[in-house]
Amino acid sequence: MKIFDTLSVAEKELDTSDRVRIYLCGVTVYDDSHIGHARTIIVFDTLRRFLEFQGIKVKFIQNFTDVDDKIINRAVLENVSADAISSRYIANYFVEFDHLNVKRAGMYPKATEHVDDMIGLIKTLIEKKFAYVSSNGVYFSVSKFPEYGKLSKKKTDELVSGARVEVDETKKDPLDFALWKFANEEPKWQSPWGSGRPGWHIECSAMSLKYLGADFEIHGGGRDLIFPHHENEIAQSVSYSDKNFAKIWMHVGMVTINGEKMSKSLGNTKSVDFVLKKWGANIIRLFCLSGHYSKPIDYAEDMLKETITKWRQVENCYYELILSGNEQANPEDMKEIERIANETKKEFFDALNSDFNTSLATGAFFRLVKATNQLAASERLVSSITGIVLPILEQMLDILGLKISRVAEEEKKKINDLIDKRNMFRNQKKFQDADAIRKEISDMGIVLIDHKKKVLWMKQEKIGVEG
RNA sequence: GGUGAGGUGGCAGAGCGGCUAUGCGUUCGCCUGCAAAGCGAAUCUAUAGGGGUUCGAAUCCCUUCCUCACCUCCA
Repeated sequence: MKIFDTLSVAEKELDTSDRVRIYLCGVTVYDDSHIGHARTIIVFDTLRRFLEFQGIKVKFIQNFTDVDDKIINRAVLENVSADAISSRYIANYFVEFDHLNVKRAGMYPKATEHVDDMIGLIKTLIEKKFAYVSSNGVYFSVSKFPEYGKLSKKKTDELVSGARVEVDETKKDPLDFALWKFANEEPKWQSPWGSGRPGWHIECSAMSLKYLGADFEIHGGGRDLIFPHHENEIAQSVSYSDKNFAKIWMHVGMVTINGEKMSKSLGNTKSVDFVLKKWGANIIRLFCLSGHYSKPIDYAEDMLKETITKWRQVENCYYELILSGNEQANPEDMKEIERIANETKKEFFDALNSDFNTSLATGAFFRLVKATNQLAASERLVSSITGIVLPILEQMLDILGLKISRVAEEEKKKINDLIDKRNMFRNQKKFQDADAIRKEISDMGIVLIDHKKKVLWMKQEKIGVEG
């Protein structure tokens, strides 16, 4: 498959011959995760599912940044330890992202548990004269790394004149960034240069090199991490190992809110907890995959509502399939649906193989749904057609990480009994009684589908915004 | 100011030299005891403006205008 690489500004073939090693920059655990985090993580989760579906081995690592000034500030504010803050938000993370149906990464390394690795890295960087000790900490000397700026396409002289760089007289060059910051308050660690805390960028270098080695396949994150985070990671890692760091840099576009950047200061962030309660996992996932991953996506209520409509069609399709009868299929229908199923499946995979175009892929998915619903609408959906469509539909659902609401066996029995009862009333033209039963069924989250010859039902996911 | 990505029908969103996806929306139908869900038909022939290149451009080149992001922490 091809993936657009930010560094070479071109699509590159992903090497899947052995295994695919992916390092995704995770969250800093100082506050609730929001829809922006969710998008990036859902994109990578879906990528991982897609690769694994094809039998490709994926080693997927996603870190937690659990040492950071923002965590410490929050801890001070709440008068608890930094560890209490990070533990809380890590716990929340797993609850929320499990709900989003995000598969657990192979590993979630924490910065605090890899300080020794970082110190080792810094040591080598000092030995190789890429880093130096100042009175405030250890700094990476950007001028020693001529390729600095190659990822973010920035020129070092322009960066200096930009004058937005950190002011610190103890640095040799304003562009130099901290590998280690001296500190006397907790949390702090001992180092050969004095007690303190690691810089942000060094943690990802240390953990990715430790678990994935140099020259791994994909390094990912949000677009906003390109500079300075990923630029600095490259500088450190390449200087340290003399090897290429990552083969492909894959960056996910930002989520905006009604066209505006989402930010704490604007007060327009949407937490994962909030959007889960409002829309549910399926809608959020479909929304996050609705456009190309590299482009920005706008969180607008109308768009999300549209997604509900589409999801209802998928639910309908699924239940029509599994509840289809054993009548004889029309051979022409069989031929036609087989054609469409194979065609949409091919489109689905081709789209994902082409720079992970989920927009096109979901389009193919919905076309298969539509074709199935067409057959169902004209009473021509029978079990032999299910045999063709359902396996493909389930593959797509699985790759997209979507989950149809199911019902327990005893509930099915109850539903069927109620349907029989309603049919009896309907035959007797006791429509009020029939409608009362329909209401009872609907209260169970079940919607009846009245076909000419039979009555089917579907379980509808309860979506918060619909009350 | 620098860098990058873009500007496509009412909206979302593909296509990236010829065959003008797809979805949502809207309207009217079908189905139904009535609904719901679903389906059908109609609607919409779009490619920021101006120049080029070409037999032919949304797609390539130049130019103008506009939008967004990053350039400080950020997924």
